[in-house]
Amino acid sequence: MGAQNPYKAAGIRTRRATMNDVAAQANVSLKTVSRVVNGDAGVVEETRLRVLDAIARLGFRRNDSARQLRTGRTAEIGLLVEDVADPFYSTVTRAVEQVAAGNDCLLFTSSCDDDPVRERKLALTLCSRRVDGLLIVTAAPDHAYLASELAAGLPVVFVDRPPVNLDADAVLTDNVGGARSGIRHLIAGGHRRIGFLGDDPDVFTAQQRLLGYRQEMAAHGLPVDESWIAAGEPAPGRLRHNVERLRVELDRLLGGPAAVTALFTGNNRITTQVLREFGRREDSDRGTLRRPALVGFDDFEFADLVTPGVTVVAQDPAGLGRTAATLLFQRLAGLAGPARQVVLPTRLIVRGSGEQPPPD
Amino acid sequence: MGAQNPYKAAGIRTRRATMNDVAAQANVSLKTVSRVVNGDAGVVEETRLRVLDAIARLGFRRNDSARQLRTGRTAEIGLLVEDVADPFYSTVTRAVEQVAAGNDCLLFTSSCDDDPVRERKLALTLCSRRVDGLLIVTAAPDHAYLASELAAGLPVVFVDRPPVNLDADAVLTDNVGGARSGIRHLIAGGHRRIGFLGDDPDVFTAQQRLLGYRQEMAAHGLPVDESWIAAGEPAPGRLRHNVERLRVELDRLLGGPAAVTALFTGNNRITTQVLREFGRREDSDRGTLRRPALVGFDDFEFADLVTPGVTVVAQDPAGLGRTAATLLFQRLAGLAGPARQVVLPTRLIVRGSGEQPPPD
DNA sequence: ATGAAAGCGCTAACAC
DNA sequence: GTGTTAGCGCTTTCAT
Repeated sequence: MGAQNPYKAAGIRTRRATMNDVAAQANVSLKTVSRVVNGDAGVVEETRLRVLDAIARLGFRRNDSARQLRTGRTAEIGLLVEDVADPFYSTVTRAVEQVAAGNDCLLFTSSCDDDPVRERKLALTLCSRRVDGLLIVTAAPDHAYLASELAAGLPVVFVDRPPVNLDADAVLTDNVGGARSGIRHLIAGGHRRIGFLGDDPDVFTAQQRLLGYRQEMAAHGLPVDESWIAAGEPAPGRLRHNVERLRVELDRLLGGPAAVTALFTGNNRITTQVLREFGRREDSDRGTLRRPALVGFDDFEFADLVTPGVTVVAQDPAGLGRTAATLLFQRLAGLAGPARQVVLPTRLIVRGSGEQPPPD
Repeated sequence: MGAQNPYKAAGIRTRRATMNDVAAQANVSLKTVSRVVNGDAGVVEETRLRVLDAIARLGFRRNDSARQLRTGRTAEIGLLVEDVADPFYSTVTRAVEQVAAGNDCLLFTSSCDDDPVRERKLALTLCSRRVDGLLIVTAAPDHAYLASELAAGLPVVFVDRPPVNLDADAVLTDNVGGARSGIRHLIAGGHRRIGFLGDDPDVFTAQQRLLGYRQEMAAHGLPVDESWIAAGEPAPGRLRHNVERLRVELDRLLGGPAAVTALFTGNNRITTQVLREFGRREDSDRGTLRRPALVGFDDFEFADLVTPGVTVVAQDPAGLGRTAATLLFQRLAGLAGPARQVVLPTRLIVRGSGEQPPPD
């Protein structure tokens, strides 16, 4: 508890003790220090204690940059997502973290905001850092730039969205099947006019979910009016980011004589924004508004807390992260062979909003 | 698009090109390659192009481990939180990420699950990695083990909870003031019997919020019956993690002749769990249950989507992360002087649940 | 404008 | 059980 300022001025970064310093202090060789630090066998207890004492006295801490340079392995992996603050991605991140920790690996995380340029820059920076592996929820339209890294032996696993122009592992959700199960549920409930509120098809998952919608409608011989589909536009026009735009589309789908009786929302952010809109309308309409049936893709923490509960096609973000990270470490452990594609199933969770029957 | 397997078998990690290889290929010296790679001035365009060409041909990528060893800086910082999957921490993380990115720094993130042993191990591992700085949401009861790192010049900033036995920067929320504002609001609404559902005082923030509750009650001359306080027990008994226990406490506070008319919940997980319990009871009681007034500490995404909306004392998790990270980079930029403590204000957000009047 | 030499702190390989 | 030597791939310093 000295009265010293704890924070040094610029550049006054004290030189840290090295193994050499410890060796001198303990009167042993550098190599013996290395053995003690790494817990290698073959050091007699007395020597070990002397070294440990010197380490404590000098405040020595092994410099992993040097170790990494020598061994070629960093015991670090990187994870790129769209936005860690999004519950979907934070859950993926947490699962990846856990697998990484189980393999004594540290994790770099970065949010790319669906910006391909940023994604590429970050991925390559991580390559320069010589991470042992890379996990990517990609927004880029092309991944050929990673080919040389893959060829150099870097395992890369794509999460939630597959790679383009690159032969690499991917762990995905069954987006088509999931969307179909949601639409099937609405059709079984008597709905024929079902609206789709999703993101632009630039986003792989959005495109797949829209495909599932079309497939299931077709499978039941139901025509689809293109006006029932609101898929937003790229980047700033994405419905999940653009509340104004979503409001306009919702008005369009629910208003007029061609109004839909049910809504399928393509991701958790659109679902919650739609709920917010419903709430707002009911406040002003004083209960005259009849909510359409609603099924959302992706579960969310409060889906059971609102009234009615929100029926969803649940994904398994933790499973996505866990599976992808596990595959990555299998690759690191030597698993050879062609790129794998793992597809995780979805699960329909019935809570009330999707069971609202059509009017009349 | 060769038919080659993209994933090599164990150990067949191709040797990567070094600056030396590039130098040979381009017929220049190692140093010139270094200049080109780092964008240093003083390389004639023609040479530069030759080097760039060699880099592309060899698939060279600078090895940052070597660079870090030489320069002593990693351009990496570490962040330790309780759980990235928790919206509060994922928001903190996102803010830190943004500041880090703005300073061309990568970010290590790790969840410690409020386990002091894990926290210490991770912090020291990050020190071995020679991160340029450390941000910690701590669960440890003592931080003296970081003293030597701080002394060696490593900037450490504590987030949300202050350090113990260590003189280091901290960025905190005004927990006492925030709790007081919430209690004051309930008192102004006519409540006298106000319950407190929080976590055990091992958690700094929980302890401070309980203190705020007591202070505000006292300031109004209101007696506090200790049976109104449910503060759980350490670790596995924490109300935010133990639904059973929370249910029992809630029954106790709301039942009997001494029932409270209002509830103050100490964090977002307790608040949402209480809402879930309310929902469950209303389902079985068929509307005979009268909800107590409710004010929660910490805002959450769906606080406005449930009915009634949840009145909260909002913290600013993004501000916490941003402020802490910014301070860290100021330290890195040479800001000297004594440890600072920054306290961020809270904001009461009125939404309905807290304005329910007491019965009769 | 370019290059040569030294060395960051560690581990690998091989003595003794 | 312990030590010696070499070198990982860069940047720094100083020549030319």
